[in-house]
Amino acid sequence: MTTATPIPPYDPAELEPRWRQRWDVDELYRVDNDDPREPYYFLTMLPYTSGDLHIGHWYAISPSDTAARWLRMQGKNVLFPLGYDAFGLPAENAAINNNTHPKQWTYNNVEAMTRQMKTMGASFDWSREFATSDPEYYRWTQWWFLKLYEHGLAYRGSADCNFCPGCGTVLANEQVNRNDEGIGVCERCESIVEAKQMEQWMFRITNYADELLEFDGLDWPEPIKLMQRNWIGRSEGAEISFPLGRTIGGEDRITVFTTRPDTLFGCTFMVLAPEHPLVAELTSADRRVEVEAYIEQARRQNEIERQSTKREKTGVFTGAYAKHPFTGDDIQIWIADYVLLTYGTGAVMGVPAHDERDFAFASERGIDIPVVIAPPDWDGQSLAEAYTGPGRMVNSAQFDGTDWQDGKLAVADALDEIGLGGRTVSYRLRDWLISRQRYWGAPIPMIYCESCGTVPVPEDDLPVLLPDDAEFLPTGASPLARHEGFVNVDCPVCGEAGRRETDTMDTFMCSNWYMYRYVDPHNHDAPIGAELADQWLPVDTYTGGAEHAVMHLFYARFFAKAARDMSVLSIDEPFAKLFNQGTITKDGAKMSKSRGNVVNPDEWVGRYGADTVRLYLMFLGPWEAGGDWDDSGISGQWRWLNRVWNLALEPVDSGTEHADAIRRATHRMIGKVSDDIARFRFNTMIAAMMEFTNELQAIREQGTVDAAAWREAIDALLLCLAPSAPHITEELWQQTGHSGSIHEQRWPEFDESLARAETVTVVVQVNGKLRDKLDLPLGTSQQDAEAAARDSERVLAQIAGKTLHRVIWVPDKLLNFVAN
RNA sequence: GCCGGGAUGGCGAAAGUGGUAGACGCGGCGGACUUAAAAUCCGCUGGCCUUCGGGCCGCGGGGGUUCGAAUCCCCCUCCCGGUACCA
Repeated sequence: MTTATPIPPYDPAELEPRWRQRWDVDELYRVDNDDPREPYYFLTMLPYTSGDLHIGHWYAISPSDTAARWLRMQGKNVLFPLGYDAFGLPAENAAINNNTHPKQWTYNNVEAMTRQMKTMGASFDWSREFATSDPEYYRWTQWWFLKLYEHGLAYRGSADCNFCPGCGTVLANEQVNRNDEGIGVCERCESIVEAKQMEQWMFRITNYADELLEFDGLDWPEPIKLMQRNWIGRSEGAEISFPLGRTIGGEDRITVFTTRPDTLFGCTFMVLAPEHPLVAELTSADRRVEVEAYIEQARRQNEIERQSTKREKTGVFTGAYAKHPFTGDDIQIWIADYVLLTYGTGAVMGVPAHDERDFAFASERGIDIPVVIAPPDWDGQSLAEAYTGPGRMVNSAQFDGTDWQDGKLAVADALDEIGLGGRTVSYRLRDWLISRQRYWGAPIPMIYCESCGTVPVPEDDLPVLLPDDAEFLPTGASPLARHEGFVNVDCPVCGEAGRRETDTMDTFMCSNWYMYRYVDPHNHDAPIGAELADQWLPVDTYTGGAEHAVMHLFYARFFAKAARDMSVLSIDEPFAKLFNQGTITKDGAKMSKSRGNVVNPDEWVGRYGADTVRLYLMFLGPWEAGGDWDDSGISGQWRWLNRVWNLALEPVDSGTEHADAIRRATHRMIGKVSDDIARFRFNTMIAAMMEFTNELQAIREQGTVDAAAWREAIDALLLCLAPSAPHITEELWQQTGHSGSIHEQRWPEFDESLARAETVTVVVQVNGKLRDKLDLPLGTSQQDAEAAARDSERVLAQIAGKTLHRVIWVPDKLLNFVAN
């Protein structure tokens, strides 16, 4: 070793803040819209202002920043912004617990998080930062609401809502999870959700159900696409009407939805949801007591036991009958709580032979179970269980012999002809309920007037400001409703006294459009200017957790399409490429304050510096897999950065040796790192650079090295490492005699011809088992390789006494003797 | 139940198209430096057996295809995520 003069130690505590300040002063990451380079929009999901920045934020952001920096070195004009999702319940809950105002709590957190976030050295353009609770921002959230209202995409309607008693507000369907017993619980506080009929604001996301099923041209993970498709739950089938023979409640028929119209002739009963509007009038006098008791019991256990799929199929007969649309046979009308009012038509036809639930229901009640789709080798006997597979129609009059698939269409079309049904499509997706009976959100900009009805707040009056002095403790009613100063307002149309809408919007409305605002964050005339929108949108790459598959990511897609149809944007989709990173855990469990297993990044940054922490998070494993934070591993990255430091700064014995070996290692490293970073394989990218430093160190041990090749090697290493470890590489770039920021340099060019080795290791197998390895010149012929292999004692010993049947030859790789 | 994803050393993990399993790192062991420790550097590190040449076994389990399987096919177990009477 030739450390004649000692080099200064690697001191991240000194160098990291110094460089961050310098970049700040130089506005290194300020994005210029007029930059002629190709624009690239790289976005990571905006964090919620929870206050405590934990290592999970770093896990999400470090690789994103690395990719964004790499794209810049590729010559792109990269927009990489950050802001805060700031409205929402935790702010209120924390405020209640700490006796501070949600606004104060939120903005304190914004400040603290920004301070912490900045220690990462991420290349965010902070001049575009905002919080969704900024009046200047939610003014436009309200503007979007007005647009949606104007275009008939926002409406107020009575709906069976999911009410969370814990949060004191209604929730969207997507915000209700199932617990282990299958009971609906609040996504946030896990309280059991109650059903409540309420007048609420909704968005017509169902208008876009079919378009949302399309993912053409999107580079999205398959599992997310699948989850969205399942959530939409499109199923093709038929509507079938069963005439009642009289008019009840204005209806002369009951309509069911089915995916199996081919089984219509096997229908022996029908079942309505207990809440079905016709039930009361249908019920015969002698059945009334029983039916009402059943409805009452179903309502009581609502949502709770009713969700369990395993329990017995209960139900009661209404005493009423409908007529089979083809045969005219009497069909008993039952009610049962396994039929849901919210899906299809709230009524189903009972075909016990070909539906498992109907079979269970019918066999317990002695209802006929006629077979109408013949199972394979069917002998005409009755069935022991429901048969739901393919087959030909039987006992189905003119349809006998028809294949079930053809039968589905044929029956639907025949019903269409007689006016009793036809083909139709049903969806599981419901409209998105956005009203929230909470304080800390964007007020819905509507006014109710005695004479004018529901009136939108005029655009010029936006924002409808959230009053600071509201009593925000949750009661189930909107806190704003008790604020007289807020509620009372003159009707903008007639000037008479009106009342404001007092619900606020679901915070997912705020995150529906934040990616557009970054593009034009200071626009006072519009949420986003058309020109800048065309320049930057859609987002090229979006990274974030998979937990928003059917919430944020789904809503945002709907919103983009709505914005397009309202002629505000001209994109079909908000995110061209989506990448889901995994979750970082501690001791195998999700980090949470209540578990007390939150890893604070500040502690580790203080100990090793930001670059080490960034590298360690990326080195843990594949980004999409997530990982467990283990304190002991981080020292590896620290040691390695110290080795890089020394390698770059320690003088070498200059000469002319090993030039080829150094260049080969250099270009192999450049090739591997370039490849990995493009595929977001940050763990193997770092491993490749580590391998490279190991090689350089080994070469240096062997004596003098070619000065030019060595210099190229160190430059390449620093450039390749710059996106991942921005501080140390900037320092070393300067100390090794360069001028200008390393982060404004071009990514090193990979030269494949320099990376190629002149010899390769050829593996020699006998019957597929490794027996020897040969070092042979690249491009050695099979003949020469075989000759070399036959010189090997170990190979000969294995072939001895055997007959050679075949020789498998994979050039420059493998030679396999097949013998026995 | 259904739909996705996964299981590789003591640990985190590598292995684009079937072709040297365990790269890289942590931890461990041994050595150098030091009065000593830390730090750093060097060597070894999947298991079992070994006459020290090597041999056998090893990618959740069991079958199969193939000259050759972590990788392809079939069956099974377990773990994680989604969904759940959707007609």
